[in-house]
Formats: sequence, structure tokens, C-alpha cells
Amino acid sequence: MPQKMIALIDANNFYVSCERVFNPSLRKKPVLILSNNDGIVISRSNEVKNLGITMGMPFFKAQHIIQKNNVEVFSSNYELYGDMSHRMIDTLSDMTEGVEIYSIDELFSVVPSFSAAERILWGNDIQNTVFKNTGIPVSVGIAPTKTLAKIACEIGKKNSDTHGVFDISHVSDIDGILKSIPVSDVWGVGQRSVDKLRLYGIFTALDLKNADSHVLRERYGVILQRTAMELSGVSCIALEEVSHHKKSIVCSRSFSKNIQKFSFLREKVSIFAARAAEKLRAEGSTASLVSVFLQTNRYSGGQQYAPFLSEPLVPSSSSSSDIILVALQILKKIYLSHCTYKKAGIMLSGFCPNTQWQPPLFGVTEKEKKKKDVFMKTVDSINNIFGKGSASFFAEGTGSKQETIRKYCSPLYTTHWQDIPIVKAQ
DNA sequence: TCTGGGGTCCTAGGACCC
DNA sequence: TCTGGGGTCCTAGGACCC
Repeated sequence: MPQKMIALIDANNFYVSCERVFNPSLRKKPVLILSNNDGIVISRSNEVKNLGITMGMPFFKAQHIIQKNNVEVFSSNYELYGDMSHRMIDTLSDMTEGVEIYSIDELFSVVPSFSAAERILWGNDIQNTVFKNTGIPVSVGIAPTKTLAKIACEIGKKNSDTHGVFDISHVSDIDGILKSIPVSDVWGVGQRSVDKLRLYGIFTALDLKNADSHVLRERYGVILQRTAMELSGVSCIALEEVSHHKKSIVCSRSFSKNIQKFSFLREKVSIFAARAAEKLRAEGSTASLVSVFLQTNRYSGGQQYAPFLSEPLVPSSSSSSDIILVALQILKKIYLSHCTYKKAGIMLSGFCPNTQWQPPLFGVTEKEKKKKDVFMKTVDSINNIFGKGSASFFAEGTGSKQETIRKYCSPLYTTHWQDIPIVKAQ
């Protein structure tokens, strides 16, 4: 029986491509997308990559290259990207089987049992259909394992003669390819591992593939051992077709200034808690653990303070008021008045489906829980109909919300009536 | 002046139990 | 002076990813 093949279907420069769909004048121009607060570069067109602007580069450090080369800059428009992602995934789900949605812009799928030539045609068909339906260009990498599919996809993207579809299983000299790939470019190998691998003379993907499996396990752990096996064609990372529920929810933000005042942090943490609780209810879960964290300015030098403290939520709950209450108790414990903070956040975990909620021996009864659920459902409905923040808790404050900076945001082309592009007849 | 946000998995070590 | 041993569960922290 022929080996099962896996495809990685990955959008090219996804956020940039989303902007280009609705603004064709951006095609061929250098375009980049910034993170929240217009802080760092998170998506780059090929033209921008060629200018030497790297992923994660702070905006202010890239300024001179941007100005010199007339780079088009956009703040991130997650509403647009999320909607375009859904469209892409819908198309791909119709065309493929055994789909694992891996991130906002990529998915793995099982390749039908075709010949090598047919596999390429299948990949081309996927590219063409996604582009026709959404306007987003994608690349397809085909291989017997996920790790090799990642490599195949990169080759498809970078080599124009592949036209964006590359099947590594059809290559006679795979080792030759692996030899040319630095180990840092292998999926699952981060900088920490690269530093450690170097000590033992492992520099390329081929070195990693050929390393002794037991030694890898002992020195670097099971993840690198698996990665090495995947490079040699043994599938160790299974396709996860069933989308599972979230295991944690985080809501955090950096502040545009260093913050010392407790009252400011109290309001922020309350807002984060309410937002996280809203996401939790959308998941249909309750949380049993609340964590709050603070962070002083990482770039200012000097002593750092980055506390992270968790407290149980008893009984587990998805009510914003319950979660805000515990979050503020934690905040009081970790707050030091002599520090200035650049970032704060909340994390919810220990989830249990709302339907399996059990009342504690003492305290909240099932009836009281239902009452809270109805209340929160009403709050969520109001916010859905009238916009975020229409109904909020007292602790969230009413003062200046200090909205995230998005100086260069494009219109919400696909999700807001007033932003829908108008096509004019000539 | 200006440096993101949201996830997952693995592991070591502590708490606890018998 | 001498102070068990093994199992499980939980959590914090590390590493990685997009």
C-alpha cells in the first residue's frame, strides 16, 4: 500500500494578501502589516522581505527603510483577516478530506491516493480554486509527514519554477534538499534548540535527520526526537482532524506608556477579564482557574518584575463578575506600587463544558447559576447588537478606554455595511 | 518617543496518598 | 546515628508556533 501523503496548504503573506484583494493598487508594491498598537512588523510582501525588513522588527526601527522605499503600511485589521480566513477554509474544506485547521492561514489535509503527476495537478486545482473564490494566493507542500510538508511548502513558495506546488516525496535526493536547509528553518526547532544543537555539530536539517534518535531524546527531549524522525519520513505528528475546545484563553495588552497607578491597572484588568469571560462563554465552557500577570518594560533595562499568579475560581464559572472579582484579588496581591508597568493580562484555564457544571456542596446553587447565565447572555446579546462595550461592568470603568493604536487601518471591507467596496460601472 | 497577542505541548518537581 | 517507596495528580515554567 502506498504511503499516505499529507499536504500543507498555506496562504502567501496572508495579511498582506487580504489587503491586496480589496485594494489592487497594492499589488507589486512593497506592503507590510503592523501588530496591535502599530508596534512591530507581522506580515510582509515579498518586496518588503527583499528590502531587509524582518519579521517582528519594531516599526520605528524600520521607518527609514519604509520611507526610502515608499512601503505601504497597514495596522492589523483582524476582523478582515478572520473573515477572509473563514472563506479560505470553507473552500478548502469542500475540496479536501481529513482537514486540520492549523492556524489562521494554513491547514493540513490528506492527499487522495494519486500518482505523483496527479498530486501536482490536485495542488494546482486547490491553488486556482482558492484564488478564484477568495483572491488569496496559496502554496501547497506535499510529503509523507507534516514536518516535511512544511519544508515542501516553503520550497514551493520560494522557487518560482514550482508555481507554488511542491511534492517532496517525488524527489530522488531528499537528503540533498535537507542538507541545504539550516536546522533553524525546521518546524519545531526554535532558537534555544539551535544553540544547543550547534554544540553537538548539528547545523542542517540533514544533520538532525541523521542524528542518533536515543541521544536526541536524552539531550533535547521527545519533541526534537520526533522532528528528526519526521524528517526521515516517519510520521510522528498525527493529523488532528477533530477541532478540540480551547484549553486556555488569554487577554492581554501592552500600554502605550509606562503605568504606575493601581486604578488604571484595575480598570484594564477588569476589561481583560470581561473580554476573556466573553470568549469563554462563546466556547460554552466554565473556567476553574484565573491567572493575572503584569510586566515591567522589557526594553528599558534595569530590574524586571513580571509576576504571574493563579487563583482557583470556586465553583467554576463563566460569569464576568465572578471572573473580574478573582482577577482583581490577584492583581492586589501582585501589584507593587514602586514599579511601572508596560503590559498586563489575564489567563483563564481549567475548563469544563457549561453543560457538565456541578454545584458545589455549599454556596452557589444550580438556580443561582442559571440566573447568572441568563444575565450574562443578555449582556452578550446587547454587545452583539449594539457593539462591543455597550453593556459593561462598573469595574471596567467609563473613562478613556485608551483604545489600541491603529493609525493605518484599512476598512472592514467584508463585515461592515458602510465599508463594503462599491463597484462603479465605467 | 516608539518593541504584539494568543495559543499548544512537555517536563520537572512538589503535594499527597497508601 | 538511624527516618520507605512508589504512584498519581497538579502546576509552573520552558520552548515553540503563527
